[in-house]
Amino acid sequence: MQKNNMEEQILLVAKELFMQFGYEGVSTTQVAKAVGCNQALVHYYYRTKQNLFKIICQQEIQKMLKILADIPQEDISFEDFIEKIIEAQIGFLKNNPDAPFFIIGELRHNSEVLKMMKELFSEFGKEIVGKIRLFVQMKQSKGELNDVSVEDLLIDIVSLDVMSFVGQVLFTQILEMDSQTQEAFLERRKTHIKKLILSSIKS
Amino acid sequence: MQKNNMEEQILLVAKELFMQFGYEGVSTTQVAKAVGCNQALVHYYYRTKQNLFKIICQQEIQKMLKILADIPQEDISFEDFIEKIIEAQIGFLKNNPDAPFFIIGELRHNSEVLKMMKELFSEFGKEIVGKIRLFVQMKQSKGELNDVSVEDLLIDIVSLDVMSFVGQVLFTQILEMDSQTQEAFLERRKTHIKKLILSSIKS
DNA sequence: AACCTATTTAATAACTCTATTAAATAACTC
DNA sequence: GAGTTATTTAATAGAGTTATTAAATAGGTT
Repeated sequence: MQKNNMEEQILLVAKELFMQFGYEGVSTTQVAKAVGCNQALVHYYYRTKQNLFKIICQQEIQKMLKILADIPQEDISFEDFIEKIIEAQIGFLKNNPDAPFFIIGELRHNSEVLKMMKELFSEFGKEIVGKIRLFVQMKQSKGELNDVSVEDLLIDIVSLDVMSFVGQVLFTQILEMDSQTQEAFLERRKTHIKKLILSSIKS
Repeated sequence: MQKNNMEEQILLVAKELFMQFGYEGVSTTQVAKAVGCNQALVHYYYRTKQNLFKIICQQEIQKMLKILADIPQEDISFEDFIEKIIEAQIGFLKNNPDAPFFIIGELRHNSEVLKMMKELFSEFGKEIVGKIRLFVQMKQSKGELNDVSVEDLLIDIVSLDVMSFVGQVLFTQILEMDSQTQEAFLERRKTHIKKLILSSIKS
C-alpha cells in the first residue's frame, strides 16, 4: 500500500476494522498488517490502542448525531419534514452500514463509547430535540398537527430506520438477498415508515 | 462459589459474560475466575471456547425466536393480538436486557451467530410468519382489518420493541434515569407502540 | 556533504490467551 | 477397603497481545 500519509491511512483502516469487529476484535498488529506498515508505527502515531479507538469513536459518533442535528429548517409540510429526516438517516446508514452494529455492540460494555455518547449527547441532544419541538409547535399553532410527543416521535423514527437496516443485513444473509433485492427492501421500508409515522399524528 | 454442579455453573456464568462482553471480550480464564474454578475445567467440560459459545448462542437465540413463535391462537381482537405480542416481547427483553445488544453486536462479524440465526430462522421463521398471516387473513375475511403486510408488521413491532430497550439503556446512562423512571419509560413506550401500530392498520 | 528532524523498522519485554497433559482428589461400585 | 471412573488442579507449551526501545532510513535545510 505505502500511501504517503501513513498517519491518516492508519486511522482510516483502523476505523473500518473497529467498526466491523469491535474494540476487542481488532489488534494493533492486524491494523498494521491491513495498512501495510510496521506494528510499532500504529503506536508511534497514536500511542495506545485505547487512544486510537477513542479518536475514531469521537469522529463516528459525532457524524451520526450530526445527521440528526441537520434538521431541515425551511417552511415545508410536516409530511416533507418527516420524509427528509428519514431520507437523511437511511442515506447515512447506507454509507455507514456498520454504524448501528458498532454503536449497539459496543454500547453494552465499552465504557469509552458510553462516555462519548454521554458527552456528545449533552452537546447536541437538546439542540436536536429543541429544533424538532420548534417545528412541531409551529405546525400545531397552525392547526396542522395533533398533540405529539417529540421524544417518542424521534425514538420511533430512529428505531424504524436503524432496525430496517439491521433487518436488511439479517435477511440478506438468511434469505440470500442480492443487492438489488436489498435496495428494493430498503426503499419499501422507507415509504412504509413514512406512512406509519404520519398515520399516527396527522390531525 | 463451588456449587456442586460445575458443568452447569460454567455454562451459566459464561452466558452472562458472553452476553455482556461478546465472544472476543471474554476469556476462558475470566469465566473460570467468575465461576471460582480452575481454567482447565472450562475446557474439560466444553473442550473449546468456540464450542462453549456455540452452545450458549443456540440456547439464547432459540429462546428469542420462541417468544415470537408463541403467538396467541385464541379468538381475540386484533388489538389484543398486537398487545399480547408487544407484551411478550417487552417482557422477554426485561428478563434478558443484554439480548438485543448481544445479537446485534455479534451479528456484524461473528459467523457462528450468523450461521445459527440462519439455521434457527429457517426452522421457526416460516412458522411464525405463517401463524400471524393466518390470524391477519382471518380478521380480514371478517372485514375487521385492512390489507397489511405481515412482514412489515413484524419488522415494525420488533424494531420498536427492541429499540425502546436500547434507548432505555442509553437514556439511563445519559440522563441518569433511576429504575423507577426506566420502568415508567418502558410502560409509556409499550402503550405508545401499540397505538402507533394500530393507527396504521385499523380498517 | 553534514546536520537535524521526522518516519519507519526490528527486536523484545512483559503479559495474556487457548488448549493440553499429567497428576491429584473425590465419588462411586463391588 | 480396593479398584475404577469422574472431577479438578497445577504446570506448561505455543501463540498472540500491547507497548517500548534503539537503530535505520528518508527528507529537508544550510
